[in-house]
Amino acid sequence: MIAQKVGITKPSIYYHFSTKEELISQAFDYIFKDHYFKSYFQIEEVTLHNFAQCLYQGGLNMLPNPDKSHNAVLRVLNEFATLAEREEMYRARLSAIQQDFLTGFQQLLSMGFELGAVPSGNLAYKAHLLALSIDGISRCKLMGIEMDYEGVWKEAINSVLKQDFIIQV
Amino acid sequence: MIAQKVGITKPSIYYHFSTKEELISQAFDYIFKDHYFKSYFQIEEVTLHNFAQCLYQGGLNMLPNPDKSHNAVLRVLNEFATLAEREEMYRARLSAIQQDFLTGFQQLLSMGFELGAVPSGNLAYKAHLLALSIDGISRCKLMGIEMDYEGVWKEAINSVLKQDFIIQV
Amino acid sequence: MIAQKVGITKPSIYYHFSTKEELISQAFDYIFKDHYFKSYFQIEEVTLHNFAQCLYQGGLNMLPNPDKSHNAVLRVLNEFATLAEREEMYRARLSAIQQDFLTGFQQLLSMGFELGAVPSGNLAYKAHLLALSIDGISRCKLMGIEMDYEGVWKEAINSVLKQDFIIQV
Amino acid sequence: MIAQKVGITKPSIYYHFSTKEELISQAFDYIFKDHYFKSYFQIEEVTLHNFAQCLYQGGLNMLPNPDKSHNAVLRVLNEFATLAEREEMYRARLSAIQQDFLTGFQQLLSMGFELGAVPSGNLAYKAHLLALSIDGISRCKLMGIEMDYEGVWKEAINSVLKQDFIIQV
DNA sequence: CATGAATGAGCCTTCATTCAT
DNA sequence: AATGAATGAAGGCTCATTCAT
Repeated sequence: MIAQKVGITKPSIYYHFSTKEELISQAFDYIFKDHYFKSYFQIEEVTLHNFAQCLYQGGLNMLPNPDKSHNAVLRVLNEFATLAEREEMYRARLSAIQQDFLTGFQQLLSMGFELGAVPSGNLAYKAHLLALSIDGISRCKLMGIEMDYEGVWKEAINSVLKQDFIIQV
Repeated sequence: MIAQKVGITKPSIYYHFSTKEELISQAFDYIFKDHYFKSYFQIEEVTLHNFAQCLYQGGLNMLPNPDKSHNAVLRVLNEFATLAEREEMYRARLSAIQQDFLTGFQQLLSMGFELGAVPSGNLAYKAHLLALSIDGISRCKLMGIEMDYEGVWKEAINSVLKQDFIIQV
Repeated sequence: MIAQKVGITKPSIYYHFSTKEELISQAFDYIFKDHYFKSYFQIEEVTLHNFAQCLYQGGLNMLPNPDKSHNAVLRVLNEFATLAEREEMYRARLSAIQQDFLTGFQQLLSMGFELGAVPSGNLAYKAHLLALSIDGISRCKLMGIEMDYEGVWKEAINSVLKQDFIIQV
Repeated sequence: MIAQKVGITKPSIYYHFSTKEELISQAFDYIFKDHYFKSYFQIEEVTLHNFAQCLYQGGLNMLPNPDKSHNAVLRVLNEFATLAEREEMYRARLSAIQQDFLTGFQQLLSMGFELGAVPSGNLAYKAHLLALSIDGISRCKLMGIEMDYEGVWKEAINSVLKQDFIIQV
């Protein structure tokens, strides 16, 4: 399939990649090079005023969207998640990605706490919750499971905000 | 692989299943026959007093656990999730399962609201949040991603409870 | 296929026939038991007056015909003809059948000669010609090749008759 | 079988032909590319004088002959005839071949009529008769059925000629 | 007389890879 | 940098047959 899309013959691929695994591995890197927390969440521009909005918008950026090539990223991510169960190599890489988002959310929540938008306590757990939520929502949207994606994401965000800052669903 | 595990020859399998797809399909049914909301959550025995605990325990029941055959269920679930993206047939079935859990959480939260443990409003979103959370946690545990699974689940539960009923993490 | 049609299981067939070949062989005998010259040509009732008609009608009897089970015979004959090339056993049997028709035609032509409907000479060749003709016509009709089957058969018959007895096409 | 004869492995065949059917189809074309009326019958060189001889020789050319590779053509033709009953695709192709011979004989007989070697009337039927005859003779020779092939063919030819031109058997 | 369960052999096909050019 | 030709291994499946019951 790849050879055909690229317009060369199968053996030619072996000139560029020693192995199928090698190709997949490099594809992995290429595909996920822009898939990290800070490319979705504008963390530097966050203020008390726009904190909730920043969280919300970042999540939306992560969701699959009919007209974005970014979708491929998510679909591939999904495939790798299954591969990962069987092969250590991908497990480690996916863990790293997951970890980046976890750390990102934690950092963002810390800022929220310092700004006064997030109540104290359990920041780590809250970060996990947000990470799991947006991941699950994205997965659902990708699979075409009907649901009010934005609404659920707002609910997730509200669950980590102080009462005064919650977004209206 | 299956023939080998079972200790028969490949053609023998065709005596019992007309097709590879047929086998998978029947395996699907068999494996998931006990994977539904009410087999994890003791919804009939819920009271104001044990509401949070009931939610918590139900979630724990769903998590993978080194010495339970139930693990296979989750691993297979994961495999099917990837298959599902490509084949309509599995997408529909997985959706049905997902829907069952969603409905279950919603029902349970309704009861919680009537009992006075859950604040009014957005019950549907809260149900989604819980469903996504436990799914994500389970997935992480299965993949061996390190995290305080129980703690995150408690946090998820607390996010839908009234202040007076939150569980101490 | 056979087991299913008959409404028993495959192994049951092995109670009645030791081998697939054995079954085919017996089927061969059964199917062709009424496929011999004299069951198509009313040779005993031939006269100078009806000689041509007798030949003509006999040929028609041999042709496939939408509403006769006799068609199966011809279709099977065709299949065996291919088998015959590979297996001596069927070659011999088909030869026997062919020989019967050849002898039959020869006998009939002899009678025609004695009655005065057929010119002298080359009776053996003429018999071959008729046998080949009706066989070919039948084969064509079976395969659905469009042609005026009756007309061609009349022409074949006329080619062996004295001028005065030819049938009008 | 083919892979073995050719001395390569089965998968190698798939490099050259995408499918078994594709291979058969191309083999069909290759094998029958020289199997048409005018490659056996020298129709351009026909005269009143050599008309009967031309017909005779053409038929002989079509007959199987121990030391000609042309035999394979006839054997394959036979196989396809059986296949043809089951698969439309081959039925159409064989029909085309058959039609070519029919048309060929008809054309040749027309010339014979104009030259004065063939009596008027029923040329189409006569063409059919010749086509069926040579086909049947060839089939018999292939199957090893004993008979004076040349003699029968002469008889067939004589049946379409004017009295003055018949060949001595 | 029949069946459920199984099997060795083989067929059509795909896949990852190699190698000489 | 690329290709034509090939290959071992395997996958999904059918077929003729066996055997214990």
